[in-house]
Amino acid sequence: MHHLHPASETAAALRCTSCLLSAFCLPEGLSREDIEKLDAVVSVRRTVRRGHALYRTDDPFENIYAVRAGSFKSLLFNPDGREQVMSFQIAGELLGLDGLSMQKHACDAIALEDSQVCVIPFHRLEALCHDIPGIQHMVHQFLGEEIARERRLLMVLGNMRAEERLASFILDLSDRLTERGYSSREFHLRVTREEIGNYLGLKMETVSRIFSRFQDAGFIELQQKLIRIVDIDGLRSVLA
Amino acid sequence: MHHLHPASETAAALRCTSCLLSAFCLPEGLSREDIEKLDAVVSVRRTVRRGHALYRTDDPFENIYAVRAGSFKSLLFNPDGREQVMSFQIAGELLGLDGLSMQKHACDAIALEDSQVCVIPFHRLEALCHDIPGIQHMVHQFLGEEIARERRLLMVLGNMRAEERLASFILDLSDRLTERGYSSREFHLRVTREEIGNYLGLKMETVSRIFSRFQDAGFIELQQKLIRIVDIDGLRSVLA
DNA sequence: CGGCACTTTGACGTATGTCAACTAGCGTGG
DNA sequence: CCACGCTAGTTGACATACGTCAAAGTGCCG
Repeated sequence: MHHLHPASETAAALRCTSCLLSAFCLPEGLSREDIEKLDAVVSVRRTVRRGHALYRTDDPFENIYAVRAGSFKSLLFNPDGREQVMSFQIAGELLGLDGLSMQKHACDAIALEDSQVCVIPFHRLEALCHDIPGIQHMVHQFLGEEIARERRLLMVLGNMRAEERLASFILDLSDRLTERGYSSREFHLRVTREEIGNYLGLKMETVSRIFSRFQDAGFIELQQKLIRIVDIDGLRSVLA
Repeated sequence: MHHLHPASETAAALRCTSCLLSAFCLPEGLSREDIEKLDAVVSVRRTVRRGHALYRTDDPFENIYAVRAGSFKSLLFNPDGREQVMSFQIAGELLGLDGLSMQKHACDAIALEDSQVCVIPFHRLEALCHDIPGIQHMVHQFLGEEIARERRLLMVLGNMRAEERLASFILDLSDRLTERGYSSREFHLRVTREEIGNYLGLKMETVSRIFSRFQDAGFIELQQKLIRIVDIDGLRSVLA
C-alpha cells in the first residue's frame, strides 16, 4: 500500500528511471540520457480516491496519465444521457488519450479503488518528441495501441454472443495482469456485474447468469469479485 | 472521373499544394514551405479497382493513405474466420493507421469503387515531424480522430438498438459528406445492406426492414443505393 | 434476354432483456 | 457486537427485438 503514500517515498523512487513499472510504461531502446529527459517531464504524481474522477468529460486535455497503482474505468456519455464503459485500466496502463482529437476529454475517468497516477503533460511530451526520435515513436506506439484496443472491443461488440463476450473479457484481463506480473489465474474484479455488462453491451442479469454457467461448466470459480480461472482452455473454447 | 487517371494529370495537379482535397487533408497552420516538404513525402498515387485490396491483414505497415477519389471499407478478421466491417472511408479521409501498433496491418482495406489514394510513407512522415512541429501535431490529431471515430462506433454497438444504429449511420455519413462538400441530402451508399449490417452489428434483413420503416415514416427515400434524406429531424429524433 | 447478386417481406425461433422476488455480504449506528 | 438497511448479486418467469429461414421481387450486366 505504500504506493498510495508518495510523500513517504524517496525522491529517487519517484523517478521514471527507478519506477517499478518502467518495464511496462517505458519504451525500449531509449538511452539513459533520454530517459532522464523523460523523467523531468513526468514529475508529478496524483492520488485519486475510489469513486472519484481523475478527469471528466470536457475537461481541457492537458495531460495523459500512467496508472501507477490501482485501476480506473473510462465512461463515455451519450447526448441522451446513457453511459458506456469504454475501458478498464490497470497498473502500468495509460489513460487520457481520448482527449487528443478535441483538445478536451471525451470521457470520465473514475478510480475503481484508491489509485495513483503519473501525470504526463502532453505538450511537454510533444516537445520532447523533437529532441528524441525514440520518444516520438513511443507516442505513436501508444496511440496505435489505443486504436488496437478499441478495435478488439469493436469485434467483441459487433460479432460475439454473450458467452463469447464474457469469456474474452476474462481472458483479456488475465492476459493483461500476466503481462504486468500479477497472477493470471486468480484476481479481483474491481467492477460490478453491471459495469461489466455495460462494457460488453449486456445486462447485469445476463452477466450473472453466464458467470454461473461458467462455474457450472468448471471454467472458473467465483467468490464475490474474486475470480479463479480453473480451466483456461475451457474458456478459450467458448470463443469458437 | 478524371481523378481515376492520374497519368493524364499535370505534375502540378499531383502535388498536395494544389490538390483539391487539401482543405480537408492538410492541416491548418502550416507554412507554404512546410507544405512543400510534405509534398515531397506524398509523391505517389495509387489506383485501386473496385473490390481489390489496397492492403491486407498482416501486410507490413509502411504507408498510410489519403483517399483521393472513391471509397473503401476496412475489414477485421476474427481468429475463427468471422469478419467485421470496421469503417468506411470516403474521399479526403485517411486509411491505414490500424497498422501502427503492430507494424503490420490489422485489417483488409477494400475499394468499394474504382478509387485512388495518396501514398504517405509513414517513416518519412515521422521523420518530417522532427523538422516541423506542425506536422507532428497533425499526426497526433489524425491518430486522435481515429480513436474518436472508433469510440463513437463503440457507443453505437454497445448501447443502441437497431433503429438508432441505422439512423446514426445515415446521419454520420451525411455529416462526413457535407464536410467534404458533397450533398448532405442525397448520396450513394456504396455498400450492400449486408455490409451495413455487419458494420452495425445487425443482419441484412434487419437493415432492410428498418430502411423500409424509415421510408414509411417519411424520413428517407431509397432507390437502390441512392438515399435521399427527406426529414433529417425525424431521423435525429430516432436517436432518443 | 437470362442469370445473378442484391433486396424485400413474411413466418417463426431464440438469445437476451425486463421485471420481480429472494439472498448475501457489508458497513453503520445504536 | 448485533441488528438493520443497503447495495450487489442470483435466479426464475415472461417479453421482445432481432435473427433465421424461406420465397418472391428487382435491377444490372453480359
